[in-house]
Amino acid sequence: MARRIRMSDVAKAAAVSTMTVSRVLNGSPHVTEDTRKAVFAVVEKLHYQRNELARSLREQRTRQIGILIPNLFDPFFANCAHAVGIVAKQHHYTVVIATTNEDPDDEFAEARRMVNRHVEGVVAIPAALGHGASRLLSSEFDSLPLVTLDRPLEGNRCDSLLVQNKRGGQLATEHLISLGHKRIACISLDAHLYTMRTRQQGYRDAMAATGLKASVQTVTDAHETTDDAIRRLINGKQPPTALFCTNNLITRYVLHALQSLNIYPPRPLALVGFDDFETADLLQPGVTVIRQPVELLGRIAAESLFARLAEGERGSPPKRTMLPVELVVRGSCGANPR
Amino acid sequence: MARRIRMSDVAKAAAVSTMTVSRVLNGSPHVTEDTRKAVFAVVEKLHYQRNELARSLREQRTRQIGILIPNLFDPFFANCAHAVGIVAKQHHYTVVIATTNEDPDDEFAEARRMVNRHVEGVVAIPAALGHGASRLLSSEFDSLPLVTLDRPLEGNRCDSLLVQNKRGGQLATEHLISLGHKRIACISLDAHLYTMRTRQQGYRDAMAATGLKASVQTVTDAHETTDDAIRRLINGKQPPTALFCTNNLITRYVLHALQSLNIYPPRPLALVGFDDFETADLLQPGVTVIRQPVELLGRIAAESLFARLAEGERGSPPKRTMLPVELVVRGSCGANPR
DNA sequence: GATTTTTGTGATATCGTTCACATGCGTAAC
DNA sequence: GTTACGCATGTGAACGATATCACAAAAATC
Repeated sequence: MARRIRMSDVAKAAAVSTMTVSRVLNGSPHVTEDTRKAVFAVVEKLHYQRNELARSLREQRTRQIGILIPNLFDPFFANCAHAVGIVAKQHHYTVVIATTNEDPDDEFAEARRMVNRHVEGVVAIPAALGHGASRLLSSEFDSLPLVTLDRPLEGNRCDSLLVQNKRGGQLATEHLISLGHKRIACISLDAHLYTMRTRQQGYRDAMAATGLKASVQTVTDAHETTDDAIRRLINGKQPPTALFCTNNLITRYVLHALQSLNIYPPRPLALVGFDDFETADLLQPGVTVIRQPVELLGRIAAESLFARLAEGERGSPPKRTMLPVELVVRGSCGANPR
Repeated sequence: MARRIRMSDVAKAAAVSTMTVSRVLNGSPHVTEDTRKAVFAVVEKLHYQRNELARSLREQRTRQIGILIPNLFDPFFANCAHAVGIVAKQHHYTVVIATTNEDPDDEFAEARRMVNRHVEGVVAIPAALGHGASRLLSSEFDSLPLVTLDRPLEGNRCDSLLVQNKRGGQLATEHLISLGHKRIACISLDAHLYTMRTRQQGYRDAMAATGLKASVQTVTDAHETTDDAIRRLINGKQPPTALFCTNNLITRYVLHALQSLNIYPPRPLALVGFDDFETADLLQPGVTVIRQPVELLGRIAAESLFARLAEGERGSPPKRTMLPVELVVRGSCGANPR
C-alpha cells in the first residue's frame, strides 16, 4: 500500500512550509498568487487529499452531523433521512446515520458513538418516550445541538419538530363519522410510542365529541397479532363498520388480514390509515390516508439544526414546531374520491 | 459549554499517567487490578468518553466503513444499506452513508470525502458504468477495500456481488411465453445502467430462443414518459399482450399508467416485474415479480468487505459472486398463483 | 543474598493538521 | 535615514490519543 501523501510532502515538493500549503488549501488571502499556483500544481501532481481526521482534531469541528432513526426500511424514516441528507450536503456537511430499532439502549449507544466521533449536532427520531430519551439528553448532550423529529423529548431541552398527530387522528375519525359510521375501531401499536398515543387520542377525542364509544385494539408489528385482532373484531357481536389504522405498517398488515378474510374496503369495513405510502393509490380501492409532509419534516429539522449550529453558544429557547397533516380521500373510506 | 474531559484529566484525578488510563480503556492485561478499578471509578465519575478522532488519527484506523448508494427512498437500496449496517454493528464499526443520485460526479465527490475521512472500506452500488466507476477506482482507491453491490465495476479490481439479472429477465419472459404470450414488450430505463441492460438481455435471449420479436421501450423515471410509452404500445397496430418491467419503480409507474387507462392485468395485458415490493401482494391482482435476495445481498457484501479488511495486504484475487433470483407468481401474469 | 527475569508504570515521540506568534522584507511616513 | 507598518512566510506548540522504549519494583532463579 502506497503511503498516503501528507501536507509536508506537498510542502517539500513545492519548497514552502506546511503552513503555506495549509493557507493555500483553506483559501487564505495572505498568499502570493505565485505560491498559490505552485502549491496547487504540486497538489494536483501528487493527488494530495487533506486528512480530515487530523483537521477535525485540530480545528475542533468535524463538519459532520448525526441522524438517529429507528430503521431504514420504513419509507417514512428513510425519506426523513434523505431530506436531512440533502440539506446537509448543501451545508457541506457529512451525515452519519445510525439506527435504533426503537430500542433505548441501542439509541443511547449510537448517540454516544456519535458524540465520541464529535458530530456537531444530531437529528433524532427518539426511540421511546421516557427511558432512552432522557439518557439521550444526559451530560454528554447538554451542549450538543439536538433536534428531534416526529416525536418530542421530555424535558424539551431541544427543538422538536412534530406533525399534528392528534389532529390527524381526529380528521380521520371525523371523516368516517361524517360518512355515517358509528362503530369505528382503532388499530394501533402500543401507546408507549408518542405518535401512536397521540393519534389514538385524536381518535378518542373525535369519538367522544360525537358521543360514540371508542375501541382501541393494540397489535405488535407482526402479521399474526394483526390477523388475530381483526378476526376478533369481525367475529364480535357488534363488529365495527370502519377502521382507523395509526401507521402505514399497521395499515398494510390490516389490509393483508382483511384480504385473507376476503374482505375489501370500503364494504363491509371502511378504512383510513395514517401516513401515506407509495402504492396507496394503486390498490383497489385506493387507501384513504392522513398524509404527513415527510420531505418537509426532514428538511426543516435539518435546517433548524444548522440554525442552532450557526447560533453557537447564545442559544435561543428551544422551540416546538408542528406541521399540518392532510386527509387524502381515496376509495377505502367509502367516500367518492375527487 | 463545559469543556470536554480528556484522558489527561482522568489520569490526574486517578493519580496515574495517561498511558495507564489508555491501557485500562483498551483492556491491556498489564495493569494491576487495583489501578484498573481506580481508573474506571474516575472514568465513571467524570463521565469520560474517549475522543475517537484523536484515537483514529493515532491508530491509523477509524472503525468506519462507507456505503455509497444511489438514494435512500428506493426500498431496494434502503434495505441493502440496512443489511450492511447490521453487519457493521456486529463488527463494532460505524457506517457512513452517502447517496449518489446515480450521478458519477456526486459519487466521486462522496467517495473522496469518505477516503479523506479515512473509512477503512467501502460498499458501493456504483452509479453509472464507465465514467464515474473508473474514477472510483482511481489512485485514491487502489489500496482501499471496495465491494460493489448490485452492479459490477469495469476493471474489476474489487469484489462484486451481483444477482442473476439476465437469468431473471429470462425467467420472467419464459414464464410469459409459457402462458401463451407471443407479443411481449419490455419496459425499461436507459441501458447505461448495468441492471437494466442485463435484464433486457435476458428478455431478448428468451424471446430470440423462441423465435419471437423483442421490443424494448425505454422510459425515464418520470410518470409522463411511462404514460406515453404505454399509450403508444396500446394504440399500436400490434399491441403487446404482456409486459416485462425491469425494476420496481417502472412496475409501479406502468401500473399507474394502466390504471389511468382502466386496464388491469392480467387481461388484456399480463405483467411481470423485476424486484419485489412491499405491497405487491396487496394489489388486485398480486403482481408477479422476480424477487431478489435483498437482505442477503447487503449482508454478504458487508461480510466480504470485512473479510477483505481482515485479510489485510495479501489480497486474494477479486471475486465476482452471483446470487440467484426467484420467480414469485401472483396474479398479474395470468397464471394461477399457488 | 546476588542476579536475572518479569511486570507494572511513566516519559517522550508521533499521527497530520492548524493556531498563535515570530521573522524578514519591502514600502511609506516622519 | 530611521521608524513604522503591512504582508508573505516560517517556527513551534497544540489538538487528544497510542506506540515505543525505559525504568523501577517485585518475583523468580541460582
